[in-house]
Amino acid sequence: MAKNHWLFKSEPSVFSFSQLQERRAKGTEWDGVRNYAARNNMRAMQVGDLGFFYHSNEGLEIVGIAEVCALAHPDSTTDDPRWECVDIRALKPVPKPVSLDAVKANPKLKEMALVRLGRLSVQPVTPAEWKEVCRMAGLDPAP
DNA sequence: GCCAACGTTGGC
DNA sequence: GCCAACGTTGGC
Repeated sequence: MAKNHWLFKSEPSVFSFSQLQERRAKGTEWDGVRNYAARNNMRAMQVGDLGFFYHSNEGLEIVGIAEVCALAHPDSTTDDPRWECVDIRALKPVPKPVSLDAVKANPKLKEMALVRLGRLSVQPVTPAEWKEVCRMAGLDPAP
């Protein structure tokens, strides 16, 4: 049962939402995260949890919704047992991408990790933030 | 390309 | 266990 919401950040020149969509059937290991806070967030994820997919560096906008399809497991890109990752797959693109500027301009979202903890690559999203960003993205009701 | 923010490392 | 140095991220 999906309970929590998240935000996954990726540079589109490295890995974009369209690439996530292309691999939808297989799912994609969200590997390479080397930050404890981000890892702890992934450990807390459940299969079926949903998250925003945000393009950093270029685009600077939330472009889609992703779904967790495997619980945290060892990161195959390292032998270091500290690092784990989940698998995600694309659920759907959003009708209207939500830019960082739009998030910053919305008083309801001023506490969002995307604004306050700019460098964290895997972030929790509160139910209220989820609902509000979905509304801005043209997804109403929120998935 | 620059720089601020911030997490990590390592000397003590 | 503190803290300075260093590296990385990511917005601009």
